[in-house]
This record gives sequence, C-alpha cells and structure tokens, in this order.
Amino acid sequence: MASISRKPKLWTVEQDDLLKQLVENHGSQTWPMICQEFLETSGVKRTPKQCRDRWVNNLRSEKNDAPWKEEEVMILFDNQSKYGNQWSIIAKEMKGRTENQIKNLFYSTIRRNIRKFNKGKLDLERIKFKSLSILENQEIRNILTTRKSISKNFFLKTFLTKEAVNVIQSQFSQQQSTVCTENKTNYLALPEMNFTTDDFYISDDSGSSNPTFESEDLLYDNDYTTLEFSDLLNNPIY
DNA sequence: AACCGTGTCAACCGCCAGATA
DNA sequence: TTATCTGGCGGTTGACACGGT
Repeated sequence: MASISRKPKLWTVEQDDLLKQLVENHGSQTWPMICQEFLETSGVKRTPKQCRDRWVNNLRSEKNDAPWKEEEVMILFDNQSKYGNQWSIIAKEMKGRTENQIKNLFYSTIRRNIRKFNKGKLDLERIKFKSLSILENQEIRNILTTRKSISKNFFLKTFLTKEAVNVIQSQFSQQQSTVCTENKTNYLALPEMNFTTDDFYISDDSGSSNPTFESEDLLYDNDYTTLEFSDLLNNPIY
C-alpha cells in the first residue's frame, strides 16, 4: 500500500491575519464556522483542526522565539517530572513558551541523548525507547535529560544497571529478544542514586579498564553495581 | 564543494472525553 | 441509549538550516 504523503502546508502572513480576524469575531470555540468562513474569504481549504492548531501553537499568545535558556530547560524538566506529559499545564507555568515548543524541546532532548548514549554500544546496552514511562526510572531519566553541553565521554562511559535494563525490557516483554554472545566485556554501571550531571565528571584515566566517576564529595569505581555479561547469559533478565 | 548527521520547528495525526442530537 | 460531532491534547513526521568532515 502506498504511503500517504503528509507534506506540511505552511501558513502565510495573510492567512494568519485572516484567522486572527475570524477568531476575534467568533471566539476560539467555533472552529467549523471559522474554517468555513476562512474558505469563503481566502479560497484556501483548512480543516477546523488545522485552524485550531495554528491558533493555539502560534497565534494565541505572545510567543517567545528566543533560544532556550539553561534555567528554562531546567524548569521544563522539573515540571515534566511534576506533571508528567501534561504539556498544556507545563506551558501555563512557562510564560511565552507554547505547548508545541515545550514538547519539541523535550522530545528532541530525549532523542538526542538516546542517540548519543547508544552510539558504540551493544544492543543489550542500549536504551530502547517505546514510551516516556521509562523515565520513571531515575537512572534512565538522568541520562535522557542530560544537557546538551555534556561531553561525549559521559555517554561513552555510562552503562545501564540491571534494574534500568529491566525497565526497558519490560516495555518490550511481548517481543522476542536476542542475546549477543560476541562480547564478554564487563558492564560498568552507574550506582543507583540521585545525581545531576553537575555532580560529577569523568576522570581522565583513559588507559584504565575501570572508568571512574568523580565528584567533589564522592568517588566511585566499579565496586558498586556491576553487571557482567556472563551474568546476563546465565540469568536472562527477560 | 558535497555529503551527512543533527537540531529545531511547524504541521499533522490519532485518540479520548464531553456535548449534543 | 447510542451515534456523531467537536475540542483538546500528546505524540510523530517532514522540511529545512546548520555545522562538521
């Protein structure tokens, strides 16, 4: 079956002006009427849904198009943690940012960090995204909400604990999983604890087989939760 | 200069709940 | 009571710009 094209149909300034005018006349609750009048006036066919989306996402309020500040991003992730994916509620707390802007930033951050984290890792070590519920695991959340400025080393040297792997696998429990038998390398996992990416840096011991995460107060090595690949083979986790 | 990967944004889509006929 | 309509919302897609190689 041929896929249906969904080429976006961009709005012109004239169309925006007309839509604003119509909303002014009829209010923002009567979209079928608005889109009918829109068609009669402009000759352009837009569905009620398209009109509403355009209004809500771009025209309704004064939109802040400035690049996101670090504080805003932190507030966004705090709010997401508090309210879940209720973007409309989050948007109300973030003046000038629309629901769409907030959603876009959130998902692009998640996607970026998944890509960075998975790069160079074996299939079993990777974060597989099915739904945002995996963020309920604090460890995965810390990885996926990491800021843009964090170094590649952070992702290279960070591995999932058994518990985090379980969380991910549970989302795919209905699917057949495969076990890679080629690599017997130990998995070095982060400790199960709350931290922010400001709390530590990765020590410069690139020649060592035991990457070390350090902070001003804490020093970790692989004495803590370490997941060995042989364990996985002997005790499948799914 | 060309290509590729990545990030951002607007628009689209599908689902759900409430209102109404 | 049921079917249909509508608005609201979360999640996804496609286009485009930009930077790195």
